[in-house]
Amino acid sequence: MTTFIAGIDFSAPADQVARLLIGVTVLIDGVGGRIVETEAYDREDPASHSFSGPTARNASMFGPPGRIYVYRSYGIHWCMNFVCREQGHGAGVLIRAIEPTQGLEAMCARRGMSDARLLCSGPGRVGQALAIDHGFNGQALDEPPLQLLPADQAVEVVTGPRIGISKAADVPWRFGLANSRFWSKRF
DNA sequence: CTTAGGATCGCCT
DNA sequence: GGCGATCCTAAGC
Repeated sequence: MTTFIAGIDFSAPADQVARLLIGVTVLIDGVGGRIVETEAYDREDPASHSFSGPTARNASMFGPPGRIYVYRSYGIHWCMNFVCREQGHGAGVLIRAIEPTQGLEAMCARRGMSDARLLCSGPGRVGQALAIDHGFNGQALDEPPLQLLPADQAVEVVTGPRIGISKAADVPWRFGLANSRFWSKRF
């Protein structure tokens, strides 16, 4: 069983998908840009929301691949994952940063600022700029208002340990577009 | 440049 | 009751 969207097989392991997503453009209602930073989370991963099994919150992580898992971070921010592996596995890729390319005006308005560099450079910022909320939980990546566009050229990818977690902090499952200035933090 | 604290809420122990 | 897959602002060096 495979699930291809924008040339990526979302039934592959999370770290592979996280790497392949670098350079891919994600748009919601035509607003968004190029993914420049991701992190992989898998079932056998103490840092993952899916580690302790299915709950009401993480249900879509255990749903079919190629959809979105949206969660509330610190009771304030909305963050977006792309679900991967097979149905029931509980793996996903956190979209940590985007290079804004489309709908700059809308994103600036939603973020209340105009510095392109800070518009989508962090998972909570991405959520705010793309107007993501709980309503997008379970939304398919290949259905409106979402759009995924393949990277238009080969990209160089850098890796490092994931950010903001205390468990399994040494696993190098953070991926970034080499030399991007839109990372949430340097590699 | 680094560090600290507050905002704010659903989940888990 | 505690603690996050965070962000912003302010203060210290």
